[in-house]
Amino acid sequence: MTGHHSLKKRATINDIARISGYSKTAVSFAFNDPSRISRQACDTILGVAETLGYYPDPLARKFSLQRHESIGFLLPQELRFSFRNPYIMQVVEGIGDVCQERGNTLTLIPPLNASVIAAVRTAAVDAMIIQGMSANMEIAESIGRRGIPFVSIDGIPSEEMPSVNIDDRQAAYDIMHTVLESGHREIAIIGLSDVSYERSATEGIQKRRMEGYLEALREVGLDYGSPSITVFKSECTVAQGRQVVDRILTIPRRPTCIVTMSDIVAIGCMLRLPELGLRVPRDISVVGFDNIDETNYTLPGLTTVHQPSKEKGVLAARLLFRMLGQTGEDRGDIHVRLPHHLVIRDSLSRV
Amino acid sequence: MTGHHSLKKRATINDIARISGYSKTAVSFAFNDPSRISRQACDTILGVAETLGYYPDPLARKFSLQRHESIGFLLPQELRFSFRNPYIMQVVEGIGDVCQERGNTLTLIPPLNASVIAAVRTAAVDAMIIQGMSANMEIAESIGRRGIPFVSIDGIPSEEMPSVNIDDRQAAYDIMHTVLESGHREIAIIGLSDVSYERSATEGIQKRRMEGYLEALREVGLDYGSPSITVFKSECTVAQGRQVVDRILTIPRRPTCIVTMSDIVAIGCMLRLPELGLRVPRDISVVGFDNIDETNYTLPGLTTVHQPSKEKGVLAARLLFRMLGQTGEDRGDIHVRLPHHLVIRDSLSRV
DNA sequence: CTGAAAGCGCTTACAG
DNA sequence: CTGAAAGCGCTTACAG
Repeated sequence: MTGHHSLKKRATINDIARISGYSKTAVSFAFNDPSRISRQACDTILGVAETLGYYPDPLARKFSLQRHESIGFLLPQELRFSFRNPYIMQVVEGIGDVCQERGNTLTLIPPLNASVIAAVRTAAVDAMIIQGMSANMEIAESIGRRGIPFVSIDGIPSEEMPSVNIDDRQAAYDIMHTVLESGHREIAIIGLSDVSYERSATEGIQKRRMEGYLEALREVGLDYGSPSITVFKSECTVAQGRQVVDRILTIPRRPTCIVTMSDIVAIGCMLRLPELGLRVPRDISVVGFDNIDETNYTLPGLTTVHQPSKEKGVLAARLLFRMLGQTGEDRGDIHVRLPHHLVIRDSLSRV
Repeated sequence: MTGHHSLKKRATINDIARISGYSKTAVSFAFNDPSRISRQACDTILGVAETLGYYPDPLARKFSLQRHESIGFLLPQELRFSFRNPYIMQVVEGIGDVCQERGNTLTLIPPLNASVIAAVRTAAVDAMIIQGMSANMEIAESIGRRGIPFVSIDGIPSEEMPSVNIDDRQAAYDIMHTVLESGHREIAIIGLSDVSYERSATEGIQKRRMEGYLEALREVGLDYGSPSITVFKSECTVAQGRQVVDRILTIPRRPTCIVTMSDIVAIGCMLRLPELGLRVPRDISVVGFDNIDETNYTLPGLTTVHQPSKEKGVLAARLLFRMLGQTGEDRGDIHVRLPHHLVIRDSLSRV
């Protein structure tokens, strides 16, 4: 037992075959499809393997199978941010569970220094799940060029791109409707900015949510042009959520409610506001999106939209494995839409 | 461009060789060691490769090299907890950076359903870094049996186990000394409990930190036997940090200071205390350990011990690559000790 | 039920 | 500088 190389070689399939007296074929079957050999052969082989501590070399197996037995998850943000976003982590957990039950591995692919394309081309995976903003055309194309299947979560559903989403437009409508119903008319909306990719601002969930907000706003005669409605952007981090508060407070008419597209950003706001002497919800209300666990830990609890994050991962992964198993064009339904609901806590007050 | 299989085959080294008119050997050299072929050969080959979109199949390459080009990081907690621990994530970031600069991949290995051993035996990695509690003998042995090198972070330095640590005993002494110097004599200490493995409680950083605390306590005539000193355990999660507060408040003598071994737990405490009507630091002080970014976001800021988390990852990875490059017994220094320092904010008050 | 043999796509001594 | 060839350890049609 030492941290350094011990140079004893591992046993190979040849060793097991020789010692057990059976062929390599039989040894392979013993591990992968025991029904194809006799009970006795299997027992003997597995016994020998056991004593020699043998198990098939995964690298050789993958090479032979021409399969990585791994699926990739293209993260929307750098690792350190993605890791700190519980919503994303829930999605990861869901994907991970399915991968594990399928004997696959989950490879996280961060958008490394602007060369997502390179990552996509070379990642050791058989298929990919793309999260959010990253689901743009350029990425989709380069995965397509590689010839592996993929599914998008929070992307732009389209003919060619299988997807898992909630009804973002409706969800945004629901929360904005509740905010307005509580009497708020001076509102700051904080959208998600995205440093990695470009088109996302005018497509995808951002756009759909903005539409949902607008629909609710119009019902009370407001609009993005109204002087009481201002729109900001923030990266999806607590730190940026804090900073955006400072920007919000520079505008002439102080909003009575901050509507965010992410709990993480909302939490940033709730941490910053009291430092500036504003109490939530007495002086200002805040609402979030996602319903991550942490929304229970804020004081007051955060009113938000619940979405089934882990479930999104699970369904995306299942969809992907279904595609991986398919031979040709018999694709089933390639779009999944999950339900959402509002979670009312105390960060939103009547006004 | 479609989410489904396109069945066009990738070009192989044979295609490039045939089309360029050079041998497979030459093609391989063009990618891996251009100095071994002529300028002209290299240009031609790379040109052909470019037009065919060829790059060496990583799976075949790894198989041929008998190397995964990946190093494993054995996490101390389940994925969802590890991901939410910024200290761990900093370590991951450090390891990741070094891996990337070495053209390697980082594989995170969670302690899946108690079968760490199985994970360790089969993980597709060339070497491993073990974090914290997981660095026990059983694990070390099974990695050793596999014959790959490893390094422990926050483990138990020993002859056989290369390690990266801070001086945990001294760090614990330092913070406890400061607490006592501020006049506190009624103290709750919260150690790290660990569901995954057994021996950790009496070994490793836990033990060393307890020793450091004790040394400081003794200087003012206190001891773990003293009625004013109580010791609790908490898993390293915000949720558990919150819960431990409730347990602390059941004891007859209410502590004036809570000394934790992790900022995450300290933050849990700071979130729970005001809910029970106790203000920090007026009614009760809290100190942490690690100095994660989030300690700046608590109100008041958290007094804690800074440790160079990312640096730990960087150095552990470098050490590992050095071992990987070594032939035999010429190991250099296999133990690294990094500096720590106190960070004084406002969560600790005079009493 | 069993086994000989081809094949997966690279790398790399070795000989020229 | 160049190339023919062995080898990495599996899987799996195929023939018996």
